[in-house]
Amino acid sequence: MNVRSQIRPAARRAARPSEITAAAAPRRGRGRPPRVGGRAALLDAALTLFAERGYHGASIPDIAAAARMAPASVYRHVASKDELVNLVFREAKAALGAALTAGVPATGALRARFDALWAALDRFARDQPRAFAFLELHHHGDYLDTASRAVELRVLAPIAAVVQQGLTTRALRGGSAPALIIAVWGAFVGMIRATRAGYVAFTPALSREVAATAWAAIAGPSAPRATKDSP
Amino acid sequence: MNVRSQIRPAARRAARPSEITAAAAPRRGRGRPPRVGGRAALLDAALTLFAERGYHGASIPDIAAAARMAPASVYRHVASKDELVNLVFREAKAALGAALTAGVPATGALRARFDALWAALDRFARDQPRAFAFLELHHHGDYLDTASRAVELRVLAPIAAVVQQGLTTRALRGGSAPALIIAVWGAFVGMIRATRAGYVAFTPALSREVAATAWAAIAGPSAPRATKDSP
Amino acid sequence: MNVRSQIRPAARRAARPSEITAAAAPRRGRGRPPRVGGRAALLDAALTLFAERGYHGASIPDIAAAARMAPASVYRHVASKDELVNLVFREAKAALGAALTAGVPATGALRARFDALWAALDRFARDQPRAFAFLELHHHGDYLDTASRAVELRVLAPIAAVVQQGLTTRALRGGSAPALIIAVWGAFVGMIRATRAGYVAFTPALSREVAATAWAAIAGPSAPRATKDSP
Amino acid sequence: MNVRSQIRPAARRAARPSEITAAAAPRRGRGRPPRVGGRAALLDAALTLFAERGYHGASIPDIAAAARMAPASVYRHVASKDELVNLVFREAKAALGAALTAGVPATGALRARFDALWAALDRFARDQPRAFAFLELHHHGDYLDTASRAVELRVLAPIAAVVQQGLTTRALRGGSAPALIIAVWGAFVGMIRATRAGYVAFTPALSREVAATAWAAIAGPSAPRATKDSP
DNA sequence: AATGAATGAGACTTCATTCAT
DNA sequence: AATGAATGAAGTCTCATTCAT
Repeated sequence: MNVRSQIRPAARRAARPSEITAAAAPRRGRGRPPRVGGRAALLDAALTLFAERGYHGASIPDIAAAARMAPASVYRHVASKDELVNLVFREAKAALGAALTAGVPATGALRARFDALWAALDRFARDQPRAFAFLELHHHGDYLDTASRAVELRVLAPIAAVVQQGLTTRALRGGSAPALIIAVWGAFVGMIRATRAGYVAFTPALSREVAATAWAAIAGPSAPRATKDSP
Repeated sequence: MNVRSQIRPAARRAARPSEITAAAAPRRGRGRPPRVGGRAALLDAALTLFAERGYHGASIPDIAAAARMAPASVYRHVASKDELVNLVFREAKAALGAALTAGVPATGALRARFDALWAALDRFARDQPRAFAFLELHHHGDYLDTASRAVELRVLAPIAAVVQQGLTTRALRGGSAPALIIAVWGAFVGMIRATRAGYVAFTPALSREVAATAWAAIAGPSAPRATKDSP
Repeated sequence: MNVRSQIRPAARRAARPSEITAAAAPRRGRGRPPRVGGRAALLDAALTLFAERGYHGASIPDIAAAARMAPASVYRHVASKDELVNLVFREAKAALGAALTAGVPATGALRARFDALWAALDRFARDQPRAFAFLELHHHGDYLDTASRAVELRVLAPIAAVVQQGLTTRALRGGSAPALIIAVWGAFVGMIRATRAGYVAFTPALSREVAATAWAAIAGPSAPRATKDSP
Repeated sequence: MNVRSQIRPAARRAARPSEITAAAAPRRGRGRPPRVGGRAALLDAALTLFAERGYHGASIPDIAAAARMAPASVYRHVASKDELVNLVFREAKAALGAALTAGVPATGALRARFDALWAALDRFARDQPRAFAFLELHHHGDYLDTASRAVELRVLAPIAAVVQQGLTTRALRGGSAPALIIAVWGAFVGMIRATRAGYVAFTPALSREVAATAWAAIAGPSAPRATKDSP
């Protein structure tokens, strides 16, 4: 049985408005943004389907249908399917990067910066779940061009910065920076995947608890155990 | 999955263990397993290509070529591409499950069990990187049938058991079990992904360091900071 | 038939009458209908090949070639090969039904109606030999869907009506209606098959003679033996 | 959806013993003949499936399964699928020919010979319905070789002989022999097809009635209306 | 700007057939 | 005599893409 075709009817359902571009606009709770057409709809549909089924699993006809346009019209906006993924990839990466940059102060107390970092990640994963899922699923792939791959490392930069501060000020446990970064990023991604798989609900409480473990993972022995409910 | 496959001769054939499970017994470095023919070669090739390119990205002709057989010959071993992924999936899951079960003592000191757990994971990721990558990439997917999905949770069971012991004996920090499990599993997966992406080398040293962060993530304030080189 | 085809754009297209039905209006000898493109050409080619080789014997590439289009283009007009046969089947049935309905008066003298019926059949078999052959070859078949099968009986209706009139007015020999219908329809089909097999030529004279036997088969003893050339 | 594959499971059911060859043996009511293997089973299975689905619709694997042998084993008995149909065709034709020859006296009263002819046909259609259906469906076809086609006309010979006698003795109505043959053969085939389609039940009563129409179709005006119940 | 029509390439799958056992 | 294994050819169907409108 063809997996793709079986789920196609659902894919033909109404096009959801662009999550990525929508996020850039002023927040409106989290309701459906106003109907967008053309390019924005295309990118949004592509984001959704690529995130759900992967590059090879999402066909241009599917994406076009989700974007409420004819397959041929896709090529008014992009030159090829490859270009489309790369476009979506870069938009998603940029959105994540922006969210982190905007949400995390460049200076300040270590713990405060860590908390801000986690909050920014949390907010992004909540507001743009498809973008997050997409990035996670497509972090490699032959179809990603050089330009796209270049953006890759920039996401971890804010985390790396915080970790670096901690290591420099000896506020964190020893060990190499990569190990610490891995622990934080891994915990976050693990949480999102677990919620997406349905093992746990993505509640603020869960996020707070996982944040605590992540902090514990990197904080030094002497680091004050500052939690939200401790004075 | 195809209904027809239930009654097809090929589909009926008992599941002989492929090189995935076989690999657990007589260690042979880490190179490509010895050239095997027929079904084993097919499952091995499928494992490789599915892990590298995903379900939709790996075509039957590709897989057949990798298994050194004609595309039509694939259907002497499996009834459909769907059945093939599910077969590979189940074998990989079983191999991981076996590795964890065999490597982690059911009782004993908490820290010892944690270390054994990490070591088992580490060994599996080293010995069967393709199986690990495959499982990580295919943990969802419409093509996975009910039987395959059922195995899903059993992998986290050993981790959950260790965490549970720690919570019961109050040797771990408070918080819900899911958060702790996420921290450990997330750190491990994050490490593998980082190494696969080429950000860091998958050295024993790195693994030891990440293990330390993972332990720190879940260990309680009172938990003795027992490292391998501390008495 | 494929479930999906119900929602496919191609499947939705209204059934435009192909050259089968069109042929009934402006007679053009009996040669191949004028070269038409697109859907009409497809249905026509399908009619020809299905009639000649049967459903399984006529491949989509064959049909596409006969319709002067690429195999892939077939699927712009129909959702599947199944849908194609059913379309052709329904068109052919409709054409035959129309020919009979149009050619046979609903009332009037029994013999006149019988003659009109035979003439209508004769004309149809001459003008649309492929449609007749197709219907005869495909009167059963798993690929025919419910809608197609429903039309089945309507073809015999005009014959049944004439027979019924004769039985009611006691103008025909006794016996059950089915037996009489079988005799008439069987004689006609037998004639067409014999001519198609090359045993005899399909001349007007033959048709007249077979019509006479058919009439004799059902006419009562008292029925005036009215032939065309008897006063 | 593949038509063939959908009905395949049924085809794999137990092989029914050869109808054709069985008929040659002494009648045993009409129960299942003793289990036959090898070549007989093959020919019988082929007869069944070819009759049900046509040449292109019946695959060698299907036929082999119905004959309870491996597909490769088919080639122990026949050189190719083509040879298989031709073999089955010739057997069926021979069986029909034998039934007619044996059942119809070479001389005697016209009406008696006609009745015997009809009775022989009736018996054959009842005892070997698959053979009859096969012959009817495969009277043409590229796969039939010259030898097979040659047998074709011999079936109509007995009918032709009876008709000829009638024409010579002026016991039948005028008209060309072909027209009369067509009327008789057409009525019989029409009856069988109608019963196979489920429009009427193939009862002895129906057969008697259709025989009466067939006789009426060819009998001359002066021909005594000799029915079974008339003195 | 948008799209209906068209299609070469290629996907999954089955088939008829061969061959070594 | 029988068959498991293997496969080139072919079949149905989808896709990414072009082009005229």
